[in-house]
Amino acid sequence: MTDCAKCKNRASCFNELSINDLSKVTNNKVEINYKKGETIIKQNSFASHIYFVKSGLVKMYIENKNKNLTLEVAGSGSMYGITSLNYNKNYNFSLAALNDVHVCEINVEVINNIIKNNIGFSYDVVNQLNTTINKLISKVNCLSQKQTSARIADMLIELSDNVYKKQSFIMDLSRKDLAEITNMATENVVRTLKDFEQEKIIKLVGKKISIIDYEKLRKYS
Amino acid sequence: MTDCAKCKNRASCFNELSINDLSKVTNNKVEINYKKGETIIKQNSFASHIYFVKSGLVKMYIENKNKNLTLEVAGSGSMYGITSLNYNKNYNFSLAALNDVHVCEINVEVINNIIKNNIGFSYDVVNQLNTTINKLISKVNCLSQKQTSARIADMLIELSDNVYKKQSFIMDLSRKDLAEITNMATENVVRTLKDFEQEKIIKLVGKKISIIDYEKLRKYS
DNA sequence: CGCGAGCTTGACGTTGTTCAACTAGAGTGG
DNA sequence: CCACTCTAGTTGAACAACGTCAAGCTCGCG
Repeated sequence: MTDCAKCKNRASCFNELSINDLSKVTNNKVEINYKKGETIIKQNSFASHIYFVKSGLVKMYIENKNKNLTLEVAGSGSMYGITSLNYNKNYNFSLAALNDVHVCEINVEVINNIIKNNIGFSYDVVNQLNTTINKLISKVNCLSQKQTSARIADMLIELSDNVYKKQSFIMDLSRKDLAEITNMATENVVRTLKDFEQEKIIKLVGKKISIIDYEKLRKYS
Repeated sequence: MTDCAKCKNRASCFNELSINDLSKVTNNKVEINYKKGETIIKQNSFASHIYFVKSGLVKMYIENKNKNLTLEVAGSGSMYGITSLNYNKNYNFSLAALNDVHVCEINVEVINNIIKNNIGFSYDVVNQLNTTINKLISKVNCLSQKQTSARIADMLIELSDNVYKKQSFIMDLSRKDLAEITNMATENVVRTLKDFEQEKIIKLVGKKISIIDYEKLRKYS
């Protein structure tokens, strides 16, 4: 188990903590490895821990009867569970591993106690929550206002800019995953990607997507 | 101008402030009345103030080329602008008055300073932001997963339970406003409301809506 | 080499938008 | 007090976007 005081890829809020607080965290956490496809947080389960992704890629999604909706795909440094702190006692989303993922799970009461007492930590959390809110606002606007091709374009830009941070990337996501991100039928994801390929905007080779014409993608978006 | 220390309908976070901090707020705020239809916050404008609704009803919405999307309708006690604090320097939404509205506008730097230094205030803000996030998650799920009749049902329940807090209420919202809340064409709002009326779920008399069969509404939702 | 899950393609159906026309009601000026 | 106008609300029909269904394909893996 890593000592939080020495952790190199901890979330920014932990930089605000004293050695004392950090050791409290160290003593109240577990580190767990999840394999691709495994569920990390199950929607509606009791909110007992806060989760920090140390490595790997996760998707945060809402489960519905017919269809899931993916709200976010994120990697190292992302944090989950704070939003369930005082809202109700249960997570209102699920979290799953898209590839092999390493996660720190910290007892919710310990974190709650720190937020209540450490102003630096608390201020950092406010800023993180604000970012989450603003992303959600973009998301709801994107899904409800844009048509399918624009949503695919948005997603490709997001994956390229913020998830894989490369123009060309091998996805850990299936076509169905892409459909759950863009709120489309899987078949239409395929069709739209094909269209983009024919317009020479992207190049598809199996799970690898290369963005060729970034500008055209922005236009669609 | 009201002294914040004596204000009866201030947001909960202000209960955490010292007399000293409260007088700082009092000295850095303005109180403004807006008439029905007036814009309070304009999307993309410089984020210079935090807004507290003391009375009246407001809608928070996103402006798009073709269509606006209303994210929230809220009354007394609601607070806007915190989310723009450190995200970027501009509001990414608009706020407008649905009837006559009384608002406190507090300088953003003053609030930022308080959040940075007052742990009680900061903790309260964290909880408020969590609530906002969870509402947004419901919203995005509702808009993207449910069909029109369910969205109308959801909206009616929301208006009845949380906005007007009555089974029967005279709306300050036009059919177009309802369309922007549910992300529908105005025509379809009219049709769906008519359908509900024929099924004896609601009663319509001009701007007055009465919910007759709450259970059926929940079923649709 | 064969199996199966995920991917792809085309045809078709449904939902909800758009358009155009009409109605009702509120405000205005002669 | 009545025509006039303007806006919000309403209705029906045509249309488009997207989802659904069914079938075939591909590739990795045993």
